[in-house]
Amino acid sequence: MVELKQDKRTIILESTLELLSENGFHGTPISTIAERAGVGAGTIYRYFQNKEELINELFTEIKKRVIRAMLNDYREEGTFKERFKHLWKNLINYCIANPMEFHFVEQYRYAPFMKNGTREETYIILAPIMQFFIESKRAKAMRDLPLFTIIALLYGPIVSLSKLHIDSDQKLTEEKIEQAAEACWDAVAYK
Amino acid sequence: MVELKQDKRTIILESTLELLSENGFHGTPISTIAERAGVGAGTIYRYFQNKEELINELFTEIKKRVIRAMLNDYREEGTFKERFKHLWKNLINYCIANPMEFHFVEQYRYAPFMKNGTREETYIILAPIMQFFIESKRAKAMRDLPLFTIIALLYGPIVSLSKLHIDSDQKLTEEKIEQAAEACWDAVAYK
DNA sequence: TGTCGCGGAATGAACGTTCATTCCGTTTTG
DNA sequence: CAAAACGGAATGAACGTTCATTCCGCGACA
Repeated sequence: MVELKQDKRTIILESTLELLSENGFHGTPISTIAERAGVGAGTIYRYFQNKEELINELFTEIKKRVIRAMLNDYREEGTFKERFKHLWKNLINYCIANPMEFHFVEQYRYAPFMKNGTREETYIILAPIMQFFIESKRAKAMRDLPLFTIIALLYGPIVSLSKLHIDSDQKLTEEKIEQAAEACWDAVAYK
Repeated sequence: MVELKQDKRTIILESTLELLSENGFHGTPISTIAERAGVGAGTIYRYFQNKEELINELFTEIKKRVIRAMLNDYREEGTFKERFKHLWKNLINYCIANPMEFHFVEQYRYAPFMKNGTREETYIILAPIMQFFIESKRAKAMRDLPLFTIIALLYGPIVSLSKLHIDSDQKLTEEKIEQAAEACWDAVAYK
């Protein structure tokens, strides 16, 4: 059945995520992935052309999850600041709650073998968020900064904070997240 | 001579940097590094225990350069905001001017085989900058945020902006850098 | 209902390649 | 002329990928 086929594919992807975020690309042979997934090595090649494609698939899969998480419960109502904080907190909370996914994405985002098309796909899913920035600027809730600058000012700290949270013993609390969200908003808010 | 020995070591490190930032870890065999450096493969093992150590060495080497660049022309005078902008611009300008180094550091910062000691070393070199943050908070020029939050708010955007500058055709100008520096300061400045 | 035959999913041993590392003959240095 | 430095062929382990074979579920048939 199609169901079973999907299941096996999913198991392979999840095993790959676990192993890659623990050991990295050259620390995780196909044989190990197969073992962890409980399938034969050859089976993996029924679902993915090769190791590289397997990782690319995993990458886009996870990016979709992340963006879905960010848009969770998002409504186009309330002040721009409120809407911003909702999106921003959704994202950082997802990163913290799913360290393997976060770690994996950060590790492979700019790996040289990453397919370019993979990156462009992201822009499409991100459209609603871009839209939000554009409206905020138009409404003079945000400063008139280039879109890329805005993204960097808001997304950059999320990455840094998540890394620190995951890798050090400095843990983020609700309060610290609130503080940081406020600070990020101050960076882009209209003065 | 010690000079020559150092020279060969340096050439190997530079070749490694070039190749790694182009092709990544598993895209650059030792043999290729040797070729590019104009030495025999065996010679590399006279200077480095193994491939991993070679990369670790490169990593700490570059981190030192980066921090030296950030502190370039830094004086403990002027307003806190001025001093901040000086440090911040130094850093982002270095990242942009040395994309290979930036790319390499970002790629390996959280690679699983990175030695932990390597990371701690950084904190020591970073001491003067930490000191600056602490003083700024004490003088009520910066808000009373946790140090790690401050770092994330200021360093995160640098990483994101540099990546966008290097990888997309959205190039940073003096003006955009100035805008972004202002914005970052607003994120942490006392209100 | 029980048996057979079929198609494709799954398997994992075997293959060929790649690559880090070693070894040893040669060259350079002091 | 020792001793250290060097080069690059040789080595062997690791790994991605293939493919001949097995397994499994289901429809056909009696």
